[in-house]
Amino acid sequence: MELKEVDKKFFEKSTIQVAKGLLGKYLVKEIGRNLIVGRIVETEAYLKDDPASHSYKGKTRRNAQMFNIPGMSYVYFTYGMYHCLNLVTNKKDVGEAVLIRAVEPISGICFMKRHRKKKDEKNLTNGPAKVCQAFNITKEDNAINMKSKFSPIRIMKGEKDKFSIVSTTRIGISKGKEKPHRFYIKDNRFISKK
DNA sequence: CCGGTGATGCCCT
DNA sequence: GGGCATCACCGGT
Repeated sequence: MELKEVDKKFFEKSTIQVAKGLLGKYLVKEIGRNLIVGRIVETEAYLKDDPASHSYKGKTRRNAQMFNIPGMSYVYFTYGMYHCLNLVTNKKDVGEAVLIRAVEPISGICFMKRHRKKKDEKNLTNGPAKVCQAFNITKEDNAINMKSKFSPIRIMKGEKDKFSIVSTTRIGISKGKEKPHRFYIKDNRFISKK
């Protein structure tokens, strides 16, 4: 399959638009000569003035990247053992991002299995921390400009594919629960659990 | 299949 | 010291 760069302004739209736009795109990590690739099937939008967002109370050391330019990575550490990957959206200093919640394994599946310590393909990347384990994404990958051609992690597009998008409330949060800011590809088997 | 629960470390107040 | 944008495992059904 041929993968191409996404448009220059891809991340500079409203966060909801980007969250939907990321569905069907490809998360690519380059490790030496190998490409680890997953098709994005589930995302969540985190907006400013959203009590569920890390940026809600303003900039801190932890969330600083959320206020960086669109297309930056914001990787945070949580529950003492997991990482989650976000992509900064909208404009610099706004404080919005999209969480990558699930991807469909495409390539580098042995790598993913090794890093997840799991053999079951269905369970490899159907959750935000699972995606990071499978792709070996850690704090080291915080503050990476995904738009740079030299970035080891990038978002790319493939051939056109058609699918329906479902919007629901978000998962695993206590505040801001009512907002329908979770998006996924209908009927895809790699969606994270309800 | 389902729900409940413990793990585990760091940031922020 | 509280609270996590989670996950694996366990036991019941």
